[in-house]
Amino acid sequence: MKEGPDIALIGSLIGDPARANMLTALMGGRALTATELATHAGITLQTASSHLSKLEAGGLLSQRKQGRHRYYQLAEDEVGLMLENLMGFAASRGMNRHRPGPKDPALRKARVCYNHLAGDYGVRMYDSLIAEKQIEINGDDLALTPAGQSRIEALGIDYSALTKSRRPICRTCLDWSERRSHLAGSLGEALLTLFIDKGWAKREANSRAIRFTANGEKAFSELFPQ
Amino acid sequence: MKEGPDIALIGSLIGDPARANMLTALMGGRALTATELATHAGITLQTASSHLSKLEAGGLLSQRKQGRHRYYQLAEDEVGLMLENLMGFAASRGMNRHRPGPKDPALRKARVCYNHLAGDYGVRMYDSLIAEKQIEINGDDLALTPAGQSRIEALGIDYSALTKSRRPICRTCLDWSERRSHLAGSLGEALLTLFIDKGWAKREANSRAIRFTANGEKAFSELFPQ
DNA sequence: GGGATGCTTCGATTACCATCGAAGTATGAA
DNA sequence: TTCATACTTCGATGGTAATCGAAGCATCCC
Repeated sequence: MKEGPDIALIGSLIGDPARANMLTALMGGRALTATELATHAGITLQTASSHLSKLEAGGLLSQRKQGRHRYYQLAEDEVGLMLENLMGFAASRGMNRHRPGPKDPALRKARVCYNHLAGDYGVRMYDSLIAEKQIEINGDDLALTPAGQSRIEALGIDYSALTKSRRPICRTCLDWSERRSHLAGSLGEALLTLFIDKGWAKREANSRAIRFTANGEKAFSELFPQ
Repeated sequence: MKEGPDIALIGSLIGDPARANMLTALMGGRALTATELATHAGITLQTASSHLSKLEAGGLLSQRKQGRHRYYQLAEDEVGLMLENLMGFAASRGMNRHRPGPKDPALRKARVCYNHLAGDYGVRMYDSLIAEKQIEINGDDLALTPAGQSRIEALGIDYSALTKSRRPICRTCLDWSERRSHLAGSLGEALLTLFIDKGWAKREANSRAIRFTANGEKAFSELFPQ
């Protein structure tokens, strides 16, 4: 009768539209204040505060106090992966909140998935890394090959810093628009940071969308050939 | 602000305890009648009926009329995968509805995941199939190798019947207790059916648990060596 | 046909929870 | 200290949805 883990609890946390909007906003990867999240959800600050403490109690969000602000973010990588997964399922059922709008193609092309690159570009990068044997699949785990390691170090990513964290370096995440895997984990995060630092890509203001510059497009295609 | 698919809708569907109990019960793989599902959820038939039509409208369940009974089951493999995934997330957050009971070890050892084998045995089978190169990973897809094909035909599984369906033959599913992949898809289903038809394993009455016989244990170890 | 079983629909009730106004706490600035 | 900003807590309200009794269909059996 009552077997296994309690999916009703998470379900009810995500099931409220205001909370779902907040979580979606946080999938953009930026830590947001309570007030910002309230506007995203279209509710007052009091209501938002109540929702946020529920999400935090449920382990979906974590909080960081900074002066008189409280910055909220997804508690862990797993939360982002789970949400992207749910979005994929929802999309496959045609559960869309709007008819595909002008922003939609941009999202499908490239977007932030919590802290790494997703969309067409995310999948292309993943496929290219696999094809060039810079990452490889061992059962459930994804690992950086020696070739891949020297490659990312050449790009200026500090490999030893990645190994210090307890988080997995490589990890797959199921892309909701492409229905295929892309790269998550600390390397996925480092690569997106790199693109932005180099000025190849920019995050859009209130959106998950990522816009590549002309230079960025070129560099990306060279780095990750089809 | 309102980007991407509507996760709140699925969330709210799963978020009700009665509905979550029904879905969990249907993860046992058997099609159940409305009355049976009502008892599983601990509610009256009227209430259950209302929940069931919501779940059906949401695309999570499908219905089959047989005489005066209505048999409900998960609409598609994807629904089962999504639920198992959510359970994994819930379990990792310690969201359990009960302190680990006597049934719990049995579930972790071997259980039905909608229509295929899960738990320790499910993962062992998957690992063995990979290690012996009978299935292989190509990017996101799992494929049966020629060796694997003749192997399952030797076991008495009708390979051509598997290819006729539009469903993928091989597919990975994330195991909530082991936190690793096991085999889903039409082959996963066929293998579990085979175990039961041969009398190697039995489904328990009102549970997802699967009990292997002494013969079954032996046959399983020989077929899928560590 | 008559009766029983399985399920749905209707209607009324209840309980929960999202919502917001108002007041309270904390941090920062002046 | 005083004022402003950011947020939480309290309390009251309202709306939604879960719940169940009763009645209505549908199917099967005799």
